[in-house]
Amino acid sequence: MSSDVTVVLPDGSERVLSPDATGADLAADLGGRAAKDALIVVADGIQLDLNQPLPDGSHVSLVFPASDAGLEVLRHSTAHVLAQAVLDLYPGATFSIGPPIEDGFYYDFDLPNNQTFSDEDLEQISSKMKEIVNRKQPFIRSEIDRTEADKLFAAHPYKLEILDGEADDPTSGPEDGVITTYRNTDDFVDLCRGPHVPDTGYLAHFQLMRVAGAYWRGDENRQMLQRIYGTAWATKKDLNAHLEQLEEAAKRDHRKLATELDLLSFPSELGGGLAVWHPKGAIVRKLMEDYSRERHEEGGYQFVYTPHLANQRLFQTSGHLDFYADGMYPPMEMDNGTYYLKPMNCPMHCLIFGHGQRSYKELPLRLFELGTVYRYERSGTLHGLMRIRGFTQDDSHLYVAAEQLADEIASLLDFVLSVLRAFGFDDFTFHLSTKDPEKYVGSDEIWNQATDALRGALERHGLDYAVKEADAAFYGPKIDIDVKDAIGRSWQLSTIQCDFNLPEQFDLHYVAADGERHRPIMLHRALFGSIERFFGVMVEHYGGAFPTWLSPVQVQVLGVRADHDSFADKIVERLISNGIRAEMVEADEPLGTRIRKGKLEKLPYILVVGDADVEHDTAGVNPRGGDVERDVPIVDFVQRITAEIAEKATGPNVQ
RNA sequence: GCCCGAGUAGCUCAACGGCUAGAGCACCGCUCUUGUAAAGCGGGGGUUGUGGGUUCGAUUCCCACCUCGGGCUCCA
Repeated sequence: MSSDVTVVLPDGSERVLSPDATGADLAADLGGRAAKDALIVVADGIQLDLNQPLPDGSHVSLVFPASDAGLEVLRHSTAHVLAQAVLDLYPGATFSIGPPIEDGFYYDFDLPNNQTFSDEDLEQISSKMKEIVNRKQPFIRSEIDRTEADKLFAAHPYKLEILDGEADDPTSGPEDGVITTYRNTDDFVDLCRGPHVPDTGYLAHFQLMRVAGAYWRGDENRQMLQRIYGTAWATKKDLNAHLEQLEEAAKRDHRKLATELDLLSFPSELGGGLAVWHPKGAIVRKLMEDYSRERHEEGGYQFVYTPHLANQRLFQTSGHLDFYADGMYPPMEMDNGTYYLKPMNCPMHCLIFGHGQRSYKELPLRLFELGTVYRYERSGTLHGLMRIRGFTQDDSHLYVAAEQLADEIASLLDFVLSVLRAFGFDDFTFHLSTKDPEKYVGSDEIWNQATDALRGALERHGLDYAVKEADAAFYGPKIDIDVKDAIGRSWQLSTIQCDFNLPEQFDLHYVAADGERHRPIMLHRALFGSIERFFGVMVEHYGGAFPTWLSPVQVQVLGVRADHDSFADKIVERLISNGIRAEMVEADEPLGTRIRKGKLEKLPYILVVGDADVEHDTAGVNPRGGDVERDVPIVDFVQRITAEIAEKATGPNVQ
């Protein structure tokens, strides 16, 4: 006879349960919300289904839908329902893997006769899933042996590959040699580690999102499977909030806004991944670049210019041709050699450092260039400004003596964050990428020194960071900086990378105080990363409503009637003479219409002038996202907007 | 590059294989003269992405290419 089971709850209290008690028994015993909503139970750190027995003496906690772990279970279980629906609706279909992912889940299928899913199919599959949910089918776990598994999945070759360990799937592959399955009906069983929700009735709040192709085992040489993505949440409210967030993101899409606000375009005549900047986009870009130059000048950088083309010998020396030839535009044969468009500015900056004798007194030597580079991105990877074939890096290369490394990185970090803040980004995430023991150049000593310098800089600034082990490039460790935008999305922008390789390849050296030649360490630093991409991120961050200092047009002045136009014109002249980008809109349409058009252009200020304003030299001020103020003296307005522009206020993010 | 989907006026979208390819916004002209998010009338604007094919007839069906979108792979 087995005896009672004692478990320890998260608050430290003990609970005595009947023999062979399960998580469900515990939940029932606790009652209330626990009995109703618990999805799984964690016992001594191991996730268990609610119907699995609890080990005696274990520390247990119930997992609810609102938690990260709960959502993961919910999404994983919903993926099973998707698989059941597809296998039911498409005879001969087979399935491979279906894990939970951020915000949802997917499942990969292989349909007979190269069939594919359409959007209409998604609706049908979704209805079938809802039927399954309504049936409240239990998830029944079994441990089986390989013979049985072979029989069970005889028609499903991808599952057999997972069983063989050829395909590594952490959600379904055998763990410690134990093969587990989850069965929902006589017909549907999936290879899976679990755990799962008690029954499909827990899975009400999901939506299938899209179909996509995906290579089996992520290998582009293997079969292309049909993937269905879905999202799933604990409540209807959460699901709707997520869908609204997606709508909000779509509204801010820089490709859409760039067209609507006439910022730039991607003419197909140019070819994929190449943009032309229209006047309104170009002025914003110019302001960004001007500000960047100003800050670099203050920061002790020296400006350089280098050409777009170089002899292939340069890229052989730098190693780019060996490692990245696939990403470079094809060579051009010239009468005196073979030339390439440059994919990077660093080799040319190394030539500048290497020209003549360098003294330790010149270090740190900071070179800066807005350098345009060209990379042959594969056609399917292009994405607006975010992934583009021709772009400009705000690229700097710093040459330092080893003993200067720590201080230089620390001040570099200050510099980068300060510039990012000026553009309205103040929520950062940092990643420190360390040596890949399989792939690196340079001594352990120098790697440690550089990694310590990077880590020290982060810690000196009191910044939280995550370490990405073995994620560094072969030439040195790095810090990557992500920013969060106004709707909480992360974008990787800046990077600070140590490089022990290029100084070697280019045989760079300086003469130190001891009279000996020493090798400098090189730092690569991109702040915006790519001007194009940073601009795209800014458009999405502000939803096209640029802060006043960056707005293509800062003020429009509207007369109430046509006979106020000349007064409006005079105000515009006064604004322009104060360095403000202003324009007059003639009164050939009703005032409301003209205001509406200005609002759609997301202008920071619209001024309206009528009889009283002509008399008193005032204007009605209609600010973006604020209330209309009447009878504001023009001098006051000029002073106010001038101050706002001067301090580069990013202000509330108003739409 | 691979899978799926889409390309019609500057933009957003209509048009069973069949009459001169339509509408709103935008643009141009005229009228209206307006106090804070859409006044009225008229006009111009298209080789339906490009090239082939099927057909009496193609925006519509088929093929190739180009560009775009969603993914996969890749991203110095």
